[in-house]
Amino acid sequence: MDVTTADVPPGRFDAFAASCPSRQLLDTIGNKWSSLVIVALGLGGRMRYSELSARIAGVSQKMLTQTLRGLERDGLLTRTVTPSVPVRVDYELTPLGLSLLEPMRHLKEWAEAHMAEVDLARAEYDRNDG
Amino acid sequence: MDVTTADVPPGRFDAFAASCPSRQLLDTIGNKWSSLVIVALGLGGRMRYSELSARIAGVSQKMLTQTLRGLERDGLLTRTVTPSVPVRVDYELTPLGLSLLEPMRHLKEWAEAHMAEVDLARAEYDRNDG
DNA sequence: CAGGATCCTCTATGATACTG
DNA sequence: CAGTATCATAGAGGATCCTG
Repeated sequence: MDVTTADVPPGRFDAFAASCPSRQLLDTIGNKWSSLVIVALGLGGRMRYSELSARIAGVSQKMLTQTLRGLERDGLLTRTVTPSVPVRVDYELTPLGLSLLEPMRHLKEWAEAHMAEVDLARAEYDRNDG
Repeated sequence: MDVTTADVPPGRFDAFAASCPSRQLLDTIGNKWSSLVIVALGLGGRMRYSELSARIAGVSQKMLTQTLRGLERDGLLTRTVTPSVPVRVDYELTPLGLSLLEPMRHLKEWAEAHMAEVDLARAEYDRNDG
Protein backbone atom coordinates (compact mmCIF):
# COMPACT_ATOMS: atom_id res chain seq x y z
CA MET A 1 0.00 0.00 0.00
CA ASP A 2 1.94 2.98 -1.23
CA VAL A 3 1.09 6.30 0.29
CA THR A 4 3.88 8.25 -1.26
CA THR A 5 4.18 11.16 -3.59
CA ALA A 6 7.20 9.62 -5.31
CA ASP A 7 6.98 8.54 -8.94
CA VAL A 8 4.48 11.25 -9.64
CA PRO A 9 5.01 12.84 -13.04
CA PRO A 10 4.80 16.63 -12.87
CA GLY A 11 1.25 17.82 -13.20
CA ARG A 12 -0.44 14.43 -13.30
CA PHE A 13 -1.43 12.06 -10.55
CA ASP A 14 -3.05 9.32 -12.59
CA ALA A 15 0.26 7.55 -12.92
CA PHE A 16 0.67 7.67 -9.17
CA ALA A 17 -2.54 5.82 -8.68
CA ALA A 18 -2.06 3.43 -11.56
CA SER A 19 1.48 2.46 -10.58
CA CYS A 20 0.48 1.65 -7.03
CA PRO A 21 0.09 -2.13 -6.67
CA SER A 22 -2.59 -1.75 -4.05
CA ARG A 23 -4.51 0.46 -6.44
CA GLN A 24 -4.44 -2.24 -9.08
CA LEU A 25 -5.52 -4.75 -6.50
CA LEU A 26 -8.49 -2.61 -5.57
CA ASP A 27 -9.39 -2.34 -9.23
CA THR A 28 -9.44 -6.12 -9.31
CA ILE A 29 -11.27 -7.10 -6.17
CA GLY A 30 -12.45 -3.81 -4.70
CA ASN A 31 -15.86 -3.89 -6.31
CA LYS A 32 -19.01 -5.81 -5.68
CA TRP A 33 -19.18 -8.02 -8.72
CA SER A 34 -15.55 -9.09 -8.91
CA SER A 35 -15.43 -10.17 -5.31
CA LEU A 36 -18.78 -11.95 -5.57
CA VAL A 37 -17.67 -13.84 -8.68
CA ILE A 38 -14.45 -14.93 -7.00
CA VAL A 39 -16.24 -16.09 -3.88
CA ALA A 40 -18.92 -17.85 -5.90
CA LEU A 41 -16.33 -19.77 -7.91
CA GLY A 42 -14.38 -20.41 -4.73
CA LEU A 43 -17.41 -22.12 -3.26
CA GLY A 44 -18.86 -23.67 -6.38
CA GLY A 45 -15.80 -24.71 -8.34
CA ARG A 46 -16.33 -24.81 -12.10
CA MET A 47 -19.50 -22.99 -13.05
CA ARG A 48 -21.37 -22.09 -16.21
CA TYR A 49 -22.29 -18.55 -17.17
CA SER A 50 -25.93 -19.19 -16.38
CA GLU A 51 -25.07 -20.70 -13.02
CA LEU A 52 -23.08 -17.65 -12.03
CA SER A 53 -25.86 -15.42 -13.24
CA ALA A 54 -28.37 -17.25 -11.07
CA ARG A 55 -26.10 -17.45 -8.06
CA ILE A 56 -25.17 -13.79 -8.01
CA ALA A 57 -28.55 -12.20 -7.70
CA GLY A 58 -29.01 -8.77 -9.19
CA VAL A 59 -26.08 -8.75 -11.56
CA SER A 60 -26.87 -7.59 -15.06
CA GLN A 61 -25.75 -9.52 -18.10
CA LYS A 62 -23.47 -6.71 -19.08
CA MET A 63 -21.76 -6.43 -15.70
CA LEU A 64 -21.32 -10.18 -15.32
CA THR A 65 -19.69 -10.50 -18.72
CA GLN A 66 -17.53 -7.44 -18.15
CA THR A 67 -16.45 -8.68 -14.74
CA LEU A 68 -15.64 -12.16 -16.03
CA ARG A 69 -13.55 -10.73 -18.87
CA GLY A 70 -11.62 -8.58 -16.44
CA LEU A 71 -10.89 -11.45 -14.11
CA GLU A 72 -9.90 -13.65 -17.04
CA ARG A 73 -7.55 -10.95 -18.25
CA ASP A 74 -6.00 -10.75 -14.80
CA GLY A 75 -5.38 -14.48 -14.86
CA LEU A 76 -7.66 -15.16 -11.92
CA LEU A 77 -10.02 -17.46 -13.77
CA THR A 78 -10.21 -19.47 -16.98
CA ARG A 79 -12.93 -19.41 -19.61
CA THR A 80 -13.64 -22.68 -21.38
CA VAL A 81 -15.89 -22.80 -24.42
CA THR A 82 -17.50 -26.06 -25.46
CA PRO A 83 -18.66 -25.63 -29.08
CA SER A 84 -21.87 -27.59 -28.71
CA VAL A 85 -25.28 -26.39 -29.81
CA PRO A 86 -26.14 -24.35 -27.93
CA VAL A 87 -22.68 -23.33 -26.83
CA ARG A 88 -21.52 -24.00 -23.29
CA VAL A 89 -19.05 -21.83 -21.39
CA ASP A 90 -17.47 -22.73 -18.05
CA TYR A 91 -15.52 -20.57 -15.67
CA GLU A 92 -13.08 -21.75 -13.06
CA LEU A 93 -10.59 -20.12 -10.73
CA THR A 94 -6.91 -20.50 -11.59
CA PRO A 95 -4.38 -21.29 -8.85
CA LEU A 96 -3.75 -17.54 -8.76
CA GLY A 97 -7.44 -16.89 -8.27
CA LEU A 98 -7.62 -19.53 -5.58
CA SER A 99 -4.71 -17.91 -3.75
CA LEU A 100 -6.74 -14.74 -3.49
CA LEU A 101 -9.39 -16.50 -1.44
CA GLU A 102 -7.04 -16.65 1.52
CA PRO A 103 -6.56 -12.89 2.06
CA MET A 104 -10.24 -12.39 1.29
CA ARG A 105 -11.04 -14.77 4.10
CA HIS A 106 -9.18 -12.49 6.52
CA LEU A 107 -11.31 -9.59 5.34
CA LYS A 108 -14.44 -11.66 5.78
CA GLU A 109 -13.38 -12.55 9.29
CA TRP A 110 -12.68 -8.93 10.13
CA ALA A 111 -16.09 -7.98 8.81
CA GLU A 112 -17.83 -10.68 10.79
CA ALA A 113 -15.94 -9.71 13.93
CA HIS A 114 -16.31 -5.95 13.67
CA MET A 115 -19.20 -4.92 11.45
CA ALA A 116 -21.46 -4.78 14.49
CA GLU A 117 -19.13 -2.19 16.01
CA VAL A 118 -19.21 -0.25 12.78
CA ASP A 119 -22.98 -0.31 12.73
CA LEU A 120 -23.08 0.90 16.33
CA ALA A 121 -20.65 3.70 15.54
CA ARG A 122 -22.81 4.75 12.60
CA ALA A 123 -25.96 4.78 14.67
CA GLU A 124 -24.19 6.81 17.35
CA TYR A 125 -22.82 9.28 14.81
CA ASP A 126 -26.18 9.69 13.12
CA ARG A 127 -27.92 10.26 16.42
CA ASN A 128 -25.62 13.14 17.36
CA ASP A 129 -26.02 15.14 14.20
CA GLY A 130 -27.47 13.26 11.25
CA MET B 1 -19.06 -12.91 1.77
CA ASP B 2 -22.62 -13.82 1.00
CA VAL B 3 -23.34 -15.15 -2.44
CA THR B 4 -26.88 -16.13 -1.87
CA THR B 5 -30.23 -15.20 -3.22
CA ALA B 6 -31.84 -15.55 0.18
CA ASP B 7 -33.24 -12.48 1.92
CA VAL B 8 -34.05 -10.92 -1.39
CA PRO B 9 -37.39 -9.12 -1.36
CA PRO B 10 -39.46 -9.90 -4.45
CA GLY B 11 -38.54 -7.61 -7.28
CA ARG B 12 -35.70 -5.79 -5.56
CA PHE B 13 -32.07 -6.67 -5.10
CA ASP B 14 -30.82 -3.56 -3.34
CA ALA B 15 -31.56 -5.07 0.02
CA PHE B 16 -29.55 -8.12 -0.89
CA ALA B 17 -26.50 -6.03 -1.54
CA ALA B 18 -27.01 -3.67 1.36
CA SER B 19 -27.58 -6.35 3.94
CA CYS B 20 -24.44 -8.24 3.01
CA PRO B 21 -21.71 -7.48 5.55
CA SER B 22 -18.98 -7.89 2.97
CA ARG B 23 -20.77 -5.35 0.83
CA GLN B 24 -20.67 -2.84 3.65
CA LEU B 25 -17.04 -3.61 4.19
CA LEU B 26 -16.30 -2.91 0.56
CA ASP B 27 -18.15 0.36 0.88
CA THR B 28 -15.83 1.22 3.72
CA ILE B 29 -12.41 0.18 2.51
CA GLY B 30 -12.98 -0.85 -1.08
CA ASN B 31 -12.15 2.50 -2.56
CA LYS B 32 -8.96 4.36 -3.20
CA TRP B 33 -9.23 7.21 -0.75
CA SER B 34 -10.54 5.32 2.25
CA SER B 35 -7.83 2.71 2.08
CA LEU B 36 -5.15 5.31 1.51
CA VAL B 37 -6.32 7.36 4.50
CA ILE B 38 -6.31 4.31 6.74
CA VAL B 39 -2.86 3.26 5.63
CA ALA B 40 -1.54 6.80 5.95
CA LEU B 41 -2.82 7.09 9.50
CA GLY B 42 -1.55 3.61 10.23
CA LEU B 43 1.94 4.70 9.27
CA GLY B 44 1.83 8.28 10.48
CA GLY B 45 -0.22 8.06 13.66
CA ARG B 46 -2.04 11.26 14.51
CA MET B 47 -2.11 13.61 11.52
CA ARG B 48 -3.54 16.99 10.67
CA TYR B 49 -5.87 17.59 7.75
CA SER B 50 -3.13 19.36 5.83
CA GLU B 51 -0.67 16.55 6.49
CA LEU B 52 -3.07 13.99 5.10
CA SER B 53 -3.75 16.20 2.13
CA ALA B 54 -0.04 16.45 1.39
CA ARG B 55 0.65 12.79 2.00
CA ILE B 56 -2.10 11.48 -0.20
CA ALA B 57 -1.21 13.04 -3.51
CA GLY B 58 -3.99 13.76 -5.91
CA VAL B 59 -6.87 13.76 -3.47
CA SER B 60 -9.26 16.67 -3.82
CA GLN B 61 -10.42 18.68 -0.84
CA LYS B 62 -13.93 17.42 -1.31
CA MET B 63 -12.97 13.77 -1.46
CA LEU B 64 -10.61 13.97 1.51
CA THR B 65 -13.22 15.62 3.71
CA GLN B 66 -15.92 13.26 2.53
CA THR B 67 -13.73 10.23 3.12
CA LEU B 68 -12.69 11.38 6.59
CA ARG B 69 -16.32 11.97 7.58
CA GLY B 70 -17.25 8.52 6.41
CA LEU B 71 -14.46 6.84 8.32
CA GLU B 72 -15.28 8.88 11.41
CA ARG B 73 -18.90 7.83 11.10
CA ASP B 74 -17.83 4.20 10.88
CA GLY B 75 -15.81 4.59 14.07
CA LEU B 76 -12.51 3.90 12.35
CA LEU B 77 -10.91 7.23 13.22
CA THR B 78 -11.40 10.16 15.56
CA ARG B 79 -11.56 13.82 14.65
CA THR B 80 -10.15 16.27 17.21
CA VAL B 81 -10.67 20.00 16.84
CA THR B 82 -8.35 22.42 18.64
CA PRO B 83 -10.11 25.81 18.70
CA SER B 84 -6.99 27.89 18.15
CA VAL B 85 -6.62 30.59 15.51
CA PRO B 86 -6.41 29.28 12.93
CA VAL B 87 -8.20 26.13 13.92
CA ARG B 88 -6.34 22.83 14.08
CA VAL B 89 -7.88 19.44 13.35
CA ASP B 90 -6.21 16.11 13.98
CA TYR B 91 -7.23 12.66 12.82
CA GLU B 92 -6.22 9.39 14.42
CA LEU B 93 -7.18 5.76 14.02
CA THR B 94 -9.34 4.23 16.73
CA PRO B 95 -8.56 0.73 18.02
CA LEU B 96 -11.18 -0.47 15.54
CA GLY B 97 -9.41 1.33 12.74
CA LEU B 98 -6.08 -0.10 13.84
CA SER B 99 -7.54 -3.61 13.82
CA LEU B 100 -8.36 -3.17 10.15
CA LEU B 101 -4.69 -2.74 9.32
CA GLU B 102 -4.10 -6.41 9.97
CA PRO B 103 -6.38 -7.85 7.24
CA MET B 104 -5.22 -5.09 4.93
CA ARG B 105 -1.68 -6.26 5.48
CA HIS B 106 -2.66 -9.68 4.11
CA LEU B 107 -4.05 -8.02 1.02
CA LYS B 108 -0.89 -6.00 0.65
CA GLU B 109 1.19 -9.13 0.92
CA TRP B 110 -0.93 -10.90 -1.66
CA ALA B 111 -0.52 -7.95 -4.00
CA GLU B 112 3.22 -7.83 -3.52
CA ALA B 113 3.49 -11.56 -4.06
CA HIS B 114 1.18 -11.86 -7.06
CA MET B 115 0.72 -8.57 -8.87
CA ALA B 116 3.60 -9.45 -11.17
CA GLU B 117 1.68 -12.56 -12.25
CA VAL B 118 -1.40 -10.46 -12.81
CA ASP B 119 0.57 -8.02 -14.95
CA LEU B 120 1.99 -10.90 -16.97
CA ALA B 121 -1.48 -12.38 -17.45
CA ARG B 122 -2.77 -9.02 -18.63
CA ALA B 123 0.04 -8.58 -21.11
CA GLU B 124 -0.51 -12.09 -22.39
CA TYR B 125 -4.26 -11.52 -22.72
CA ASP B 126 -3.78 -8.20 -24.49
CA ARG B 127 -1.29 -9.72 -26.92
CA ASN B 128 -3.72 -12.41 -28.01
CA ASP B 129 -6.61 -10.16 -28.80
CA GLY B 130 -6.62 -6.70 -27.20
C1' DC C 1 -6.23 26.12 8.45
C1' DA C 2 -10.00 23.31 7.53
C1' DG C 3 -13.54 22.95 5.41
C1' DG C 4 -18.78 24.23 3.15
C1' DA C 5 -21.40 25.11 -1.07
C1' DT C 6 -21.84 24.86 -6.18
C1' DC C 7 -21.43 23.61 -10.69
C1' DC C 8 -20.03 20.48 -14.09
C1' DT C 9 -18.14 16.40 -16.22
C1' DC C 10 -17.34 11.86 -16.82
C1' DT C 11 -17.69 7.03 -15.62
C1' DA C 12 -20.00 3.07 -14.00
C1' DT C 13 -23.98 0.54 -14.46
C1' DG C 14 -28.66 -0.79 -15.80
C1' DA C 15 -32.29 -1.68 -19.47
C1' DT C 16 -33.25 -3.15 -23.90
C1' DA C 17 -32.78 -5.35 -28.33
C1' DC C 18 -30.25 -8.38 -31.34
C1' DT C 19 -27.06 -12.69 -32.74
C1' DG C 20 -23.81 -17.01 -33.63
C1' DC D 1 -26.92 -20.43 -24.17
C1' DA D 2 -23.89 -16.88 -23.88
C1' DG D 3 -23.04 -13.31 -25.18
C1' DT D 4 -22.56 -8.18 -28.24
C1' DA D 5 -24.22 -3.51 -29.24
C1' DT D 6 -26.62 0.61 -28.10
C1' DC D 7 -28.91 3.99 -25.38
C1' DA D 8 -29.95 6.26 -21.13
C1' DT D 9 -29.06 7.83 -16.38
C1' DA D 10 -27.50 8.31 -11.51
C1' DG D 11 -23.88 9.27 -8.89
C1' DA D 12 -18.85 9.70 -8.09
C1' DG D 13 -15.58 12.88 -8.17
C1' DG D 14 -12.94 17.29 -9.72
C1' DA D 15 -12.62 22.51 -10.08
C1' DT D 16 -13.68 26.71 -8.10
C1' DC D 17 -15.15 30.17 -4.91
C1' DC D 18 -16.32 31.39 -0.20
C1' DT D 19 -16.00 31.45 5.23
C1' DG D 20 -15.40 30.83 10.63
